[in-house]
Amino acid sequence: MPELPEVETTRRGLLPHLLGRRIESVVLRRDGLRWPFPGDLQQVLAGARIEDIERRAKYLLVRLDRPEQILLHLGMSGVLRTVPHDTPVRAHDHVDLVLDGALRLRFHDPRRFGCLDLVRADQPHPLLAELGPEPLSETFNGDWLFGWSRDRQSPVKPWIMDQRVVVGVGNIYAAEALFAAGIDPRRAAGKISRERYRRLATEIKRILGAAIERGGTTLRDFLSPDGSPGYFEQELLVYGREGLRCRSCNAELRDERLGQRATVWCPRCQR
DNA sequence: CATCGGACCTGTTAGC
DNA sequence: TGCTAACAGGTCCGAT
Repeated sequence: MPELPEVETTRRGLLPHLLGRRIESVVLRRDGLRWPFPGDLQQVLAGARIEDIERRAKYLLVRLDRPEQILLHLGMSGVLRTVPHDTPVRAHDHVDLVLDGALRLRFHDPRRFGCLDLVRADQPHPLLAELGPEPLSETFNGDWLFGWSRDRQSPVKPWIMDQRVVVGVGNIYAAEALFAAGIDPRRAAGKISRERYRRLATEIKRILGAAIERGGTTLRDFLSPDGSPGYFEQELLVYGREGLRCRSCNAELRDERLGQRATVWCPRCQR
């Protein structure tokens, strides 16, 4: 479910409920998700006050009034919601941060590709070390893509999904941005002109920005923390539309697996 | 070093 | 209707 807009939607939804709250205790219903939880998680978090929630790539960073920060990733199926304390526990509700006041933060993740770890501000976390620029920042632009792509043989779609190139562009938005920019997803990254990369960077920013404004893409069960769905799905032009016709030129869309991911594009609009 | 395939998991859906 | 196989928003890791 979560690409960058979904993670940002989650961050914004949680912020007003968590800011200034104190974590009274932590309920762990298993040993870990993708990786084991840190052994001292409960001791470190008990009594901590939440000072901010930041996002880096698809990671959420919960800042506390102590050296450690909470690092969260939603993986493919993670959902973070605030719920009243007496809310019944459902399957795959793996972690609760029990807050003062009426709510607790509940981490639900059926596929368990998510993670929850502790980060010290003074010790850069390995998961964050190699991340590329934020797509909505000034550092990320067509010149950056052009510069990094020279000599890259990889098809452009998997290449822009590499988090070292730019963070936060997953399978859905990669397909949509390439359609919007008129670029064939199979084209070698190193053979795309500076002009076309400028267009691609612009479209990535526009599409991610629009998706955030609408509260993310609703696929299957994505819900923002207040339980409301996102509204971007109806605006997808190629993702999930295999077998249908292009909304722009009416040509039949093509689909193929590229780098093990479903890929849909318009053979007429994308070259 | 760049690139690819496999791995981690469960739930849903398509196909027989 | 029931069973099975394929596939799903991500990304790390080891082999090539």
